[in-house]
Amino acid sequence: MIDVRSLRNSPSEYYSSAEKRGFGREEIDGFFRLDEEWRSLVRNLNALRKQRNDFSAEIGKIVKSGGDPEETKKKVKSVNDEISKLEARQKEVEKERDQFLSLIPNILHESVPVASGDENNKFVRFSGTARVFKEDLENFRSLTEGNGIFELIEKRPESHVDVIQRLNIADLERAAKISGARFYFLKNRLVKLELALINYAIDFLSQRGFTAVSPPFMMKYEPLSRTTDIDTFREALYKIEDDDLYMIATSEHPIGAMLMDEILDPHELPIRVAGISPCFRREAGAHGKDTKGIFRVHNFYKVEQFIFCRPEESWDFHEEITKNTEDLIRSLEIPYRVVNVCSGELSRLNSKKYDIEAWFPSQGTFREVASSSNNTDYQARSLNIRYRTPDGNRYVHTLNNTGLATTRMMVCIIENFQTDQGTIRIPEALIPYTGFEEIT
RNA sequence: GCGGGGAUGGCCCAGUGGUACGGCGGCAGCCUGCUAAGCUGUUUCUCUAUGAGAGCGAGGGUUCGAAUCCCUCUCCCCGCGCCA
Repeated sequence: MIDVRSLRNSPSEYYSSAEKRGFGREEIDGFFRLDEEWRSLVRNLNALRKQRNDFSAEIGKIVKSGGDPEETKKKVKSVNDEISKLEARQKEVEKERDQFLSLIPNILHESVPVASGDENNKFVRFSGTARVFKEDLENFRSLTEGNGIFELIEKRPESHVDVIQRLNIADLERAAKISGARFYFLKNRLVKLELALINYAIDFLSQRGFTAVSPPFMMKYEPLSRTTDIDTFREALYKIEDDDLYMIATSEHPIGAMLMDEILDPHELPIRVAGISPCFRREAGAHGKDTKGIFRVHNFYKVEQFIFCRPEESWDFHEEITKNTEDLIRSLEIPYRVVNVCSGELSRLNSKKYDIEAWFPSQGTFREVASSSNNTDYQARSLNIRYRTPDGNRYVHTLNNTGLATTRMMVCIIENFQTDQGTIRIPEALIPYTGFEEIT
């Protein structure tokens, strides 16, 4: 949620931010239309309530001195009738106004490229050595703006869909039989690889000052709606039928909401949390995309970075959490690029977002494996998470970035580390966690 | 699931129908060489605001007037039941 006062003081800043994202003017226009009426209702109500309070006090005195308060009571009654009418109207107007308010997006950071469509995300940097099939070279060069380091390969690596079947490390058909598309049974060494990745990522982030937290896997509507936006509800979330509960789509949500309505001691900040949880996603907006394999699935595990910090530090922390994931991916020997996501592809919450995209040699392209967002005070305001300062309580800034999402990283490993024998090599850093060096 | 107890400002706590007491902490000021102590004020949200209003877990109700009485709900604690 944005700051109402700031919106009233400088509407043009918000109009401009919305426009760059491809939003219309209707949310902000709607807000102002209703806010004006709301403020006028508040003024009138306050005056009427004062009348009632004064009359009531008078009645108290009359009763004490043994007089007859009936006349004054009648006056209060008529004031009260007026008050309830205005109150009903105020409630209505306020609800409608706040609906508009909740749709107004965060202010963009100045460095966000103004465009729409993922193809217009701005290339930031590349790291690693990509194995590139010759037919993909042109695409690779263009996606890395000539900065990509690569090794040409003669044949396109096998897709992970084929590999998992050949090596008998996942069963998608039977998962489809019992749960539908985009579900999977993992088997044998792929199960251990998943656990190894989780443990590796937790250790990696713990060493960088993050506290590991395993949150509830379901959340109530109210805290969840204060953590994310309506689009996420529509597209990502599973609802539990008989309870007011939603399956979490990411531990960002319970971790963020964990501190809602709290006032933090400034000495506690920054708070770095590594959330570890399964993530449940409907993938409602993804029909037809990545329909095979385990690249895009309805549940997976994710180790997530989340930071609560002082506002003046958040842009530094945004770079820090981005670097953390880059270092982690690099330690797994995976080539990747970082892009600055353009204005039209950001969520309402994001002031700025980097995507980290790994190279998938069989697909011949980069695909998103992590998403690093600075939500500034937008999320903290609706969650009401503040910290004490000498000048009063201020909202913290919140940031989040994927540390590691298991299914995507497994696909990444399967597609990047195929050997000539058709086995999968385990990256060096992971071997202490898997206990084996390849999947055969 | 059943029974009992509870939720009051940043924190602690008083308050059985008359408009929220007090303490701690924070901040500002005063004061005595310094410090400590002490004294005074302040402390949440809303309203174009020298003034007002709201706010006692949430939402309803009774009343001229509700932290206080009634109803529904949420969460916490204790006991019982059930349970991996």
